[in-house]
This record gives sequence, structure tokens and C-alpha cells, in this order.
Amino acid sequence: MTTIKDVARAAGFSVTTVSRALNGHDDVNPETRRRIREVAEKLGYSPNIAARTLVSKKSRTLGLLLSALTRSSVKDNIVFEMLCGMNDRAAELDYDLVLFNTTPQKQRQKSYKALCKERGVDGVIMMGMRLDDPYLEEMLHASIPCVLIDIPIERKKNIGYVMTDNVQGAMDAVNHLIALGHRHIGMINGHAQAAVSIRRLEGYRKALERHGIPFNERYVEDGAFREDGGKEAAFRLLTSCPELTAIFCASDLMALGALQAIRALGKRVPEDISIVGFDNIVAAQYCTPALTTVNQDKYQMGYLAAAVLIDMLEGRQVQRYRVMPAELIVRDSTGPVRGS
Amino acid sequence: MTTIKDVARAAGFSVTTVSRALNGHDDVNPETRRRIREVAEKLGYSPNIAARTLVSKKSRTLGLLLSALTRSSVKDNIVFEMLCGMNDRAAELDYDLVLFNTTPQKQRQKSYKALCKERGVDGVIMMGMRLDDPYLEEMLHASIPCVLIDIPIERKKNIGYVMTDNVQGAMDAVNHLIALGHRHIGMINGHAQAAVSIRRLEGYRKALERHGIPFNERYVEDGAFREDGGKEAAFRLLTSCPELTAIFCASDLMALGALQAIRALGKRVPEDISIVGFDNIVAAQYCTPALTTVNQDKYQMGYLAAAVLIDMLEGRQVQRYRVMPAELIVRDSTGPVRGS
DNA sequence: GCAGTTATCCGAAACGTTTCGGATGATCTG
DNA sequence: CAGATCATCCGAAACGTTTCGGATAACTGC
Repeated sequence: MTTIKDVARAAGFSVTTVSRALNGHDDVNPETRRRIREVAEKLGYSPNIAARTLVSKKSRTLGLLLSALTRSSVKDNIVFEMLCGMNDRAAELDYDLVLFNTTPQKQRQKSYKALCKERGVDGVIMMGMRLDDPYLEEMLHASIPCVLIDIPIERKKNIGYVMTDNVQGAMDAVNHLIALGHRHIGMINGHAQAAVSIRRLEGYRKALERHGIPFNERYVEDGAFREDGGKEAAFRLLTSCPELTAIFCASDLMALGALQAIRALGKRVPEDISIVGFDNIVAAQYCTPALTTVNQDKYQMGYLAAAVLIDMLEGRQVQRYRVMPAELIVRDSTGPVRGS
Repeated sequence: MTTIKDVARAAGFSVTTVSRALNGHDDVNPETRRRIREVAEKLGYSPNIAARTLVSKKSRTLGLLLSALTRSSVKDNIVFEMLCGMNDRAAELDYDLVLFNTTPQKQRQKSYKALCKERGVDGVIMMGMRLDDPYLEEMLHASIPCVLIDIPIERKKNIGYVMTDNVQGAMDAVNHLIALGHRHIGMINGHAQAAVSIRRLEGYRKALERHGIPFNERYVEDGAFREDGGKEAAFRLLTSCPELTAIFCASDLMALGALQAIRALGKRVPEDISIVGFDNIVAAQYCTPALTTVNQDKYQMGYLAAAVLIDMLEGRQVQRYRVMPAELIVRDSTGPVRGS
């Protein structure tokens, strides 16, 4: 409850001087500054952020728009791991994170700009957004700096992004399968409204192409990035294309679903069918067989997102677009093609 | 950038009336209110939260003190799942969540009160705190409402808590082992500075006692709630007490570690050793053998924590202390004692 | 017709900061 | 020693809201 006025009175200086002393301005006598610091400390003074924000227009707060912060995203710990990274970088630079809770109903009521302005956030990190999310379009017309995760948009100065090299990752995954002798390789993709789906499909095609294997669109099904979606997609794929010996999944969660489907069909992994996932979620290393997958450095992505955003906010020279390398992790769900 | 003044000017009313109209006070003509709403809408007005907070002393913001928001807590998705619950309830009641990023260094610099006052949060949810965390003591002397997760403190009016019935859960787990014929049951606990450890140990002892099995303190080791800690504890336990046929672990993560240790010792689960975990983390159902464990409804705990806190804030009659039932989930890591 | 209600509105203060534009002496310059 | 420079300080305005304490005019009851 101590305000700057209390400190000023107790220290025998004006409010102005106290403010300038505490904020490190240089037109204040060192001895005065020491004295003021001392008094402020003794009184347990800490500035009121609301007042400061009101006048300075800076809140040292980052808004997080996580459309994936739902019960269903609990299984893949991706969002959480990114959150940890963001939180760490924000802490280092003394920023706070506020979680915007947006549900589809709320979005209709409140525009992106209103959301940001109300809360007075300096910048925004968006993740888990579909390409057709209305907020994405609104964001493009707003002046608030924003860093996107997994959505590469390079149209504006105040927008940055962080994503994994999905094309490379998918290529690595499929090359691995090809190296094992597989020629009939299916793919379970997410959905059309995800930038990563497009990239991963591209990597899949490129890898096939490079080895002279024709692309067959019957071999690709969408699984909506969900476990049950992956299961159903695997069912469809394996029943309609029995020649398949391997499946590349655009997410580990879908791969886990595929594993179930394969088991239900009485086949074995990797003896009958090889499976590669993407993301390297925690469950991937514990499931049986342990999943061969493409690792994304989720923590680092979150960390970078926060870092890039804050650099932008503080006017530092930044590399606004960051693409992280993907890394194939070979475990037990892939093996040589049967009969080879 | 439109302020309330712009709306007032455009609508031809005073700032006071606009404020009262928009905030639903009743001394404003329905027609006036309609007109003002219309103008506000057209101008895209949304109130500045900082200004509002400054005068009203309410920010509709909850502070989250998550000491466990670190890279190491990624594997157990507990924090994240609770976060989802909190976020959902907060969204329903139109509150926002701010993540306090506190590192041990920062804690020395900034007191709990300062943290809360600065950010102007109305209330706080604390989780993952050790009983000897300095913030816990500071919190007790602060006037800000707080809900604790997994720390049952009933000393003050403005403090609530949410926790699982750990005693019951642990008893269920151990009873299950006893029913399978086990008599020499070890326990891998967390650490002394966690309320849940104390409770789970209590449940373990009670279950033994009820069946006339003497408590043997050599059978209990701490694993610090970490996977490697669990692994080491299991090593110690199984080498120094070869008569053990079952181990109850105070967390699934430690149980996963124990599984590794047992495998390394050339024994099988559940044929040689039965294992029960606690928490029901995601990996528990994917590991081999799938882990028998005690489920905590983490989402619901988070949801309730936010609900209780907001109820307190808004002066509603609340049940401040909530204990959630635990539920034993039997999977494949437990079986009848060998030779029985 | 008059005091008392009632419905509706508004001016101005207050919240706790930061910052602009100076003010005051002291010190330097030549 | 006059004028300029410098170090240090401060008064007051501004930020965008809410709310207290009225003000005005119309209506009520007798």
C-alpha cells in the first residue's frame, strides 16, 4: 500500500526525483539515489503496475493466445513444453505472461485488437492456431507485435515466427523408411488448416520423388492430429491399401492411434508395418514399441518465441524468422521391410 | 485507441453516463444506454484495463505461482492439466491468468506481497510449492486470497486449498497389493517437504496396519518425485531388502524409474515385483507394463482451484477446502505374489 | 400549489505513476 | 566577473477510468 508519495515524503524528496532515482535515470545525485533506495526498501515500496502501464503504455506483459490449451491437448505435452520455454525467457527479461482465455464464443464477441488493447499487452505469442482462425486475419491488421508458432507469415515488420524445419524432418523420416527397404509408404496427415501439415506432406513427397517412388494420393489420409483420428486413418489406409508396409504420421499422437489400429488388425510393428511419428512427445518413448519419430525442440521454440518477441518490443535488431532443425530419433517402431 | 471520452463526445453524453451505461448501472435511461452501446460498438471502444484497475483496485486477474513450471516437470503433465482446468474456469467467469515467473534468485529480491501488489492480481493460486518455500510463509501474512494445491492449510479466512484424498488413495493402492497376497511391500516416497508425501505415507502405514502387517522403516526410501530418484530408490530397496515383492510409489514418474531399475536387476514386472504408482500421468498407460496407479483428477483440481478462488473474491459463500476422491486404476504392473 | 420523490444526468476528484519543461545554485570559461 | 554550462531537483500535467455528491426537471400525493 505504500505509494511513491509515501517514499517521497519519507525521503524528503519530490515524487519526480523518487521516480527518476528508482528508475535509474541519471540526473539524480548518487547519494540521493542511495537514500531513496533505502527508504523505498524499508517501506516495502513496489510500484503499481496499473498506474505505470497507464502512463507509459508499456506493461512488460506478453499475451499468450493458445488455442490448444484444452483438455484434449494434455496428452501431447507440446504446448506445455513450449510454455516452459517462453516462461523461462520471459523471466530472464522480466516480463510476465498472461494467458488469454479465448473460446470460440468469446472470439465472436471480442476482436483480437480489443483483447490486446484491453489487457495492455505489449506483444502476443500465438500458437496452435488453425490457418482459418479469424484472429489470425485480425492480427495481420493490428499493430501489436506478434510471434507465431508454426505459422510462417512474412508479410509484416511486426510479425515473426518460430517453426521446425518440417520439410526436412518429414524427409528424414521417409528417407529412413526408404533406406529400410520400404516402397509402399502411407502417410497420416493432420488437417489442411495447419501449416505444418502442408510442410510435412511436402517433405514426404520430396523424399519419395528423390528415390523415384511415385506419389500415390490414395496413400494419404487425414487424422486431425488426434489419437482416434490416427487410428481411423490407419484402418482406412491398411484396409484399402494392403500393400503398405510403412506409415509416416504427422504427429506422435496419431502414430499412437495407428499403433492401436495395427494391433487390432492383428499385425505387428515393426515386423509387418513400420511406423514413424513426429514431435517426440513424452509417450513416444514409453509406448511399446517405442516410437521412431522426428524430434522438435519444443522448449527451445517457446524460448525463442519469447526471445524474438521481446527483442522486437525493445527495438533490438532481430532475426524475426526462426526455423529450428528437426532430428530423426530411431527407436523400435521401424524395421526392414518384410521379406527383404 | 478510442477512449471513453471519445464515446462520450460522439454520443453526446458525459463520461460519467457512458461509464455507468456501459457497466450496467441502473440510473441511466434505457434509450440512452442503447444509444451509448451503439456508439461504443461503432467506435470499437474497449475499456483500458490499467485505468480501470488503478481506480477500482480489481483487475479480474489471477496470479499463478507454479514452482513446477520448469523443464523437468514436462514429463508429468500434472501441472499442465491443472492449468487447463484453471484456464477453463477462469474463462467462464471472465478472469485472466498471469503466470508469475519466479526463480529462486528472484524470490530473494521480491517478496510475495510485492509480487502480487505490483501485478495487481486479485488472488493467487499456488502449486508445486515445497512446504519450506519462503513464499508460503509470506503468503500466510498477506491479505490476498489464495488457493493452494496440495497443501492443506486451514489457518486463515482468505486461504483455501484443493487436494486429492491422498491417504485414501495410498490405502487403496496398498490394499490392492495386499489383496494380491503381497506382504513385503516397499514404498518409494517423494520428499519430506511435500504434504502429499506425508499423506501417502500415512495411507501406506494405515493399510499395512489394518491387515496386521508391521511397518518396517527400512522399506521406505525417498525418490524426490523424479524418475532417476525412483530408479535409485528401487535399486537400494531391492538390494537391501530382497524379500520385497511389491513397491508402492508416491508418483508415476518414480514408478517409471523403478520399472527401469527392476528391469536392470533382471526381474520382471509383475511376475517378480508388483508396482503401483500415483497420479495417473499420460505415460502410465503407454509404458510396458501399463502402470497400475492411483488417479488424481488433475483437470478438476485446477478447475476447482480457480472456482474456489473466484468465489472467494466475489464474496460468495464457498466451501474453501476441497478434497477430491482418488481412484485406483488397475493395469498390468501388479499381479499375485509369486508362489501364491 | 407545494413539498417530497424519482429518474436521469453530470462535474470533478481520485487512483499512482511518468515525464515535460523548467528552476536553482554551483561551477566553469575566458 | 559576466555569461554559459552543468548537476540536481521539482511542479504540474497527463494517462483513462470509476464514483461521490450533487443538480435538474418531471412527476407524485394531498
